[in-house]
Amino acid sequence: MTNQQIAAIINEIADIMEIRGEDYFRVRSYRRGAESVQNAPFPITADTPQSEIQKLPGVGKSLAAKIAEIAATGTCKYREELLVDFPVGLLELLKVPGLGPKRVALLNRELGIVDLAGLEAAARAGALEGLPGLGKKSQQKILEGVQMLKRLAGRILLSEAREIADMILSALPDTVQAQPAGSLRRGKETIGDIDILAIGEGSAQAMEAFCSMPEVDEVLLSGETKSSVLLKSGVQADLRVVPEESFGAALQYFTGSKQHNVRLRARARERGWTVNEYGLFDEKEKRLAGADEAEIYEKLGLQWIPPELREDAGEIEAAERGELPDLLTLDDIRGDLHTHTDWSDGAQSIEEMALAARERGYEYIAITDHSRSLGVARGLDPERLMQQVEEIRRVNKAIRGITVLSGTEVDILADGSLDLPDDVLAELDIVIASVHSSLSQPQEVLTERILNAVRNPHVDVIGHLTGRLIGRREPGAVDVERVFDAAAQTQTAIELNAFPDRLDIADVNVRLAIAKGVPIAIGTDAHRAEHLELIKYGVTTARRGWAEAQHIVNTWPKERLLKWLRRER
DNA sequence: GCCGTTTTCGGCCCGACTGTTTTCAGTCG
Repeated sequence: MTNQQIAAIINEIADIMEIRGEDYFRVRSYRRGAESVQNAPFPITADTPQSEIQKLPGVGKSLAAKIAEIAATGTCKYREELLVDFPVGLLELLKVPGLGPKRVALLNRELGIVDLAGLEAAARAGALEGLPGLGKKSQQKILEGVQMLKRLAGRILLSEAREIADMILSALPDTVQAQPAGSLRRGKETIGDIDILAIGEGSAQAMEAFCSMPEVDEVLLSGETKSSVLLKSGVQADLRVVPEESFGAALQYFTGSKQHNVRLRARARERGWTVNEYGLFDEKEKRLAGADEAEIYEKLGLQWIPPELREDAGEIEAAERGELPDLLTLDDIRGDLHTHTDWSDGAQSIEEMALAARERGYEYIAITDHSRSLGVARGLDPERLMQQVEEIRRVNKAIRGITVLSGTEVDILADGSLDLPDDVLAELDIVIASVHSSLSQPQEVLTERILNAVRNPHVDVIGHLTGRLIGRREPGAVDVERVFDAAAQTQTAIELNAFPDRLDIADVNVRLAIAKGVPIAIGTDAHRAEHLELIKYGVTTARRGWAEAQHIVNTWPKERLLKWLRRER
C-alpha cells in the first residue's frame, strides 16, 4: 500500500463522517492526517512503528493506530463500523459540483437517494426543487454536474492510465516485449481502457501473469491471443499477443485513432492493397510490411506519424508532403515556470524545489507562490513576497548549477484587477496571472478580466486559462480566440498547465495558440518536488497540439528566456 | 482528533460566492 492509498482511505473516512454529521473539527483532523501521510518523507508499511507514524504533523495516538492498521490490513475497524448502514454510493455524490456533505445527507434522508443514478432520476423528476435550500437553479446545476461525471464515467486521467500501464508491463515476464497502444499511446487527456500489445516467447505465461495480477478484480475473458480484465480501479485492460511479423501493424492498428486508420486503409486501397492488424498486403496478398510500424507508413508514401498526431486532423496530408512538425520532446525542456513552495500552499522549501529542479537537469526554475487573496493557500502579501525575493537571492548564492527565478501566481480578481500592485510585480522575474474565483462569470466578463491581465505590462504568463478540472469542473466560458489574439500582440505567454487533471490549455488550443503566434509556457503547478515530473504530461499535450520546441518558452536557454521576460512593453 | 510555556480544556482558517433566504446555509477553494 502506498502512502497515497492510505491517505485516500483516511479521506474516505472523513467523507463518511461528514455526511453522517460528525463533529467538523474531528473531520478536519482526519483530513490533516491524510495530508501528512501523503507528504510523509518515508513510505508507511506494516512494519513502520506506530511511534514513527505519530511523529507526522497532525497525527496523534488515535490516528497513528488507524494508519498502522490500514497499512497492515488495507482498512480499519473504525471505517468498517462507519460503513455499516452507510450507502457507499453517497460518496460519489460528493463529486457532483454544488453537493457537499450536508446536501448529500439531506437528499438521502428526504428522498432516499443512495447513488448517482438515483440523484439523476430525482433531479429529472423535479423532486429536488422545494427541499430546504434547494430551488430550480440548484436542481439544474446538479443535473449538469451529474452529466459531467457520467461523461467521464469509466474514463481515467492520462496520468493514472500511464501508471496502470507501467504496473502491467512490470507484471509481465521478461521474455515478452510489450507496449501500450490505443488512446494511451496517443496521449489523450482521458483514457477509456488500456490496451497492451506483446510479442515474444511464452505468451501463455504472459496471459497467465496478466490475469493473476493482484489488481485484477475480474477476468472478463482469457484466450491464447487476447485477455481482458477488469481492474479494481474499475478500468478495463486488454492484453493482446501478436506474432512478431505483425507487431508493427498491430501497434498501428490498435493505436488508432479510428478516423486516422480509416484514412490509412483508404490510402492502401487506392493502391490496390489492404492494411489490417496483421500487416500491409498487396493485391496478391504478399506481405509488404508488418513487423515495423514505420515501414507501413513508409510503404504508403508517408512519413512516420507520431502517435500523438493520429487524429485525422491534417497529419496525413502533412506526412505526405514531408512537413510534419518536429515535435517537442521532454529533453527540450530547460526549466519549470510554475511551482509552489511552503511559503504558500506547497510542501517544500525554495531550496528543496531548486535542488530537485537541478536534479532533473534544468537550467532554471520559477517560484510562483500564490498571492494574498487566495487565503486558503496562505497567499503572500507584498511584504512576505519581498521577503521571499530576498530568500531566493540567498538560495541563488548558495546553490550552483540552477537559477531560481522569483515570481508569483497573482490572482486575477473578480473585478479584473490583480491581487498585487504593479510596483510589486515589477520587482519579480516572472509573473503568472491566474483566475481562481468567480469562474462561472458570463463569457464577456470573464474574458475581459483575463484580457486586462494580458495587457498588464508586468504579466508574463496567463495561468490555467479555462480553470477546468477534468471530470470535476467544466472550463470557464473564456473567449479563447480573443485572449490569444491579445496575447499574440503583447507576446504574453499562455500556460499549458501540466497537472494531469488540468492540462489547461487543452491540445486543440495549443494548436490554435501556435497558429496565432502566441508563446506557450509549460508549467507543472508543482506543490512538491516530485510533481516536477508531471511536466511529461504537459509535453505530451503540447505534442498533441503540434508544438515544436521553438513554440515553448521554457525550452529556451536562460538568456533568451530572460530577454523575453525583460522586453519593453 | 490534535495540540499546548495560554497544558488536561478549549480552540482549531475563513472569505467569497451562490442561491436561497428576507438574514442565511452550504459549498468551494
